[in-house]
Amino acid sequence: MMARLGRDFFARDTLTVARELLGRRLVRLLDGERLSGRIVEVEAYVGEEDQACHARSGRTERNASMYGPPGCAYVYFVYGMHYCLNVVTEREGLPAAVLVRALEPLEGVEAMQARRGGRADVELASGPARLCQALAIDRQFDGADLCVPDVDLFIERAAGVPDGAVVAGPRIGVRGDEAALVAPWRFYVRDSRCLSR
DNA sequence: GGATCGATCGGCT
DNA sequence: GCCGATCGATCCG
Repeated sequence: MMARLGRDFFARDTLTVARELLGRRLVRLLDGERLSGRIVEVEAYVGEEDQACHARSGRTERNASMYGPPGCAYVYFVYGMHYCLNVVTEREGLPAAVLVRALEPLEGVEAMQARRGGRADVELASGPARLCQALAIDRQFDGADLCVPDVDLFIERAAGVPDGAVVAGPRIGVRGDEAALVAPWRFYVRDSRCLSR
């Protein structure tokens, strides 16, 4: 069986973790079945100085998980209907995380389709809220530790993506100051069919 | 206590 | 391309 990524992987510089998460496999155990996908798009959010980061106004109940230990999930609710999944990075006390924005479905495609209104596989997880719907990720996972064996959500070691296939660009849908708007902190796999937007 | 708006999505023009 | 859905967190008074 493949190895669940450990805390050491996440306890590093957020941009490094974001870049290296490309190609890894996000796995959700649901009703005895594996639902999984290859991570093809992510974004980094780093610290209270990052005006696009949810921690820009300091610690609140909503964003508390971002201040927690690396390797834990930060799941938030937006637009009154959607959930998005982040993985916390760096050291405890520093609010930073990587938003998982898109997956290429690998296992449990039928189960994902059932949760996504029967859509084609390219539309199952090609967006941060879509992948949460496909993998049944909601606030129950906010603060969950993805590095311990009994949690039904984790990231597995898998082949990485060569530098030549990685594109970096500005983050999607963010507001904030000029620095936040232009920071090339979105990373995605060039030519993937499952990117967001 | 009330107003505003969001790290989105899907349907419609 | 644009707009409505839908609600909780945050901010202002």
